[in-house]
Amino acid sequence: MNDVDATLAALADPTRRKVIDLLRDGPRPAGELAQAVQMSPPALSRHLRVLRAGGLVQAEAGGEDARLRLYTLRPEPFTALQAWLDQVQAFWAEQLGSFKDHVERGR
Amino acid sequence: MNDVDATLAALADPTRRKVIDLLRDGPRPAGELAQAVQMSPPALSRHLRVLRAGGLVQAEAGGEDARLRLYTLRPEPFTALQAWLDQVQAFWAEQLGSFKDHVERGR
DNA sequence: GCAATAATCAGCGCTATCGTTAACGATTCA
DNA sequence: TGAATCGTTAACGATAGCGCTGATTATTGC
Repeated sequence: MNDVDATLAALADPTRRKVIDLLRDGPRPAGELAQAVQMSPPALSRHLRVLRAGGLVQAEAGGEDARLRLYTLRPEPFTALQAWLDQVQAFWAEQLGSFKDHVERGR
Repeated sequence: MNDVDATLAALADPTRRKVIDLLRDGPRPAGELAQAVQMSPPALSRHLRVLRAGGLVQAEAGGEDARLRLYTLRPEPFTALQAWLDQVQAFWAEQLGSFKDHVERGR
């Protein structure tokens, strides 16, 4: 199981994907994320652990209040996934020469 | 659950991801795929059903032998996933102005 | 017609995952 | 010091997913 598998496994859950979308607006503490996805703090904590294990997010110690753990997005897994996607899409790039065939087959 | 969720759920399984990689070399019948991933035909048939439901592959009736079902990649889910990935990566694009902060935080 | 082949469907255990409540460190503030 | 808050870990029941064997449908070729 390579990196991309771990990334896709982490992104497979709708709750975790929603967390990713929430973090696009900036770092947030765990509790705020739990409230946003309507889930108990322990349940979300497990999801955050999966996201951390996959390297998709990281927790920073919030400077002002040491009880808060601010979660932030990490770029590496996403760029790796995009690289794999580019490889897959090369499949159709190769067929550009016989583009009509592909369109007909796609119907 | 929108399209991207179904796509990611389909790609979460390592076997299904391997099938995608195999199909990058061109269409193949179900039995050949089962042999390539060292799995019983019924087990792989279930995986192919998931991939079909997500629109990632489609089965064509092989012209010469109607018993064979040739599986082929479909582009739509992959482009949709890439669009979502681009949205996520816009998170770091916004931080280009304060690039030093991001690097320091990433350590 | 009849045996053989390709693929799927159906039913069965097994394991992993998910969400909840309860309990546990760590930190803040009166 | 002691109550309250934030986050995590632990343990439990419930659910869903995976792979197997056995049976079923469709097609091929004798």
